[in-house]
Amino acid sequence: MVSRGSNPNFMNGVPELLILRLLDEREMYGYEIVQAIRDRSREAIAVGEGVVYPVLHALESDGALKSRRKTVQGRSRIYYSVTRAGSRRLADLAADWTSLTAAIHTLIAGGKHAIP
Amino acid sequence: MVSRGSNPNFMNGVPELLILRLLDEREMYGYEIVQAIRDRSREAIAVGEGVVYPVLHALESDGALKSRRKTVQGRSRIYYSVTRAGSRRLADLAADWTSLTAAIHTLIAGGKHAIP
DNA sequence: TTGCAATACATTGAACTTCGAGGTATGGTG
DNA sequence: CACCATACCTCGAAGTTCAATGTATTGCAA
Repeated sequence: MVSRGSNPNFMNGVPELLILRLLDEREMYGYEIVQAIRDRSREAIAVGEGVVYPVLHALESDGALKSRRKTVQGRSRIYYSVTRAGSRRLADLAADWTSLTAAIHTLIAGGKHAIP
Repeated sequence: MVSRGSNPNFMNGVPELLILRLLDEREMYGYEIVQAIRDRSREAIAVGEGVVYPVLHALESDGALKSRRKTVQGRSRIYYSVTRAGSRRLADLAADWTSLTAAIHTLIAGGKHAIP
């Protein structure tokens, strides 16, 4: 529900951000996304399938993603790609993420009266 | 429960990190922490009292914080400070936070095959 | 050819945080 | 004397994420 609180329910929705970012680059299917996140983050991040699939479904029903079935080497895959609405969503999430982490970094790193 | 999963339940525990960081600088009381976070982050982050107090209690019962009552200008305050165990916890959380955000940044910013 | 690992989809219940609203009580100010 | 700021606290609801599990197919190895 995109959460409309003071904070965007804090750091939640990171998987959503990562997924949108990957799909913004090229179309991918669920299982591929799970591994792409693990691989590209050198194992630092690992979102399970139990996280990825529900997010994909939610994003699609929100109109941020569109999907198409495709059979490759006898394997049926569902490829997802970002819609225009999804691009906006990605931009928003990325901006939120950037400012939030900046604020947190200031708080963590900044001695005495941070924020000059 | 500190969550012992693959990821540290992802981005959860940011309030805990911020609180430990503030208390590592000097002893503070709950109400003060709430405002310190708001002020130092230029309103970007706002953890309510409903978040701060339970975290303080949990950290204390985990032995990461110790408290002492103090009455200042007729007002009863509970000042918290970091124990040795709390310092270790802070160091761990900060390290986790740093590597996680670094990984996410790489994923977000990195084009094609991130991680050279 | 039988069995097991990897691929590929999906759902479920539990656990945890966080949020927001509320509740109590005291001190200073208009 | 009322009201706001201070200062503590708890509760229920909401939302994510996790781990486990389930199905089915492909390819490889024993």
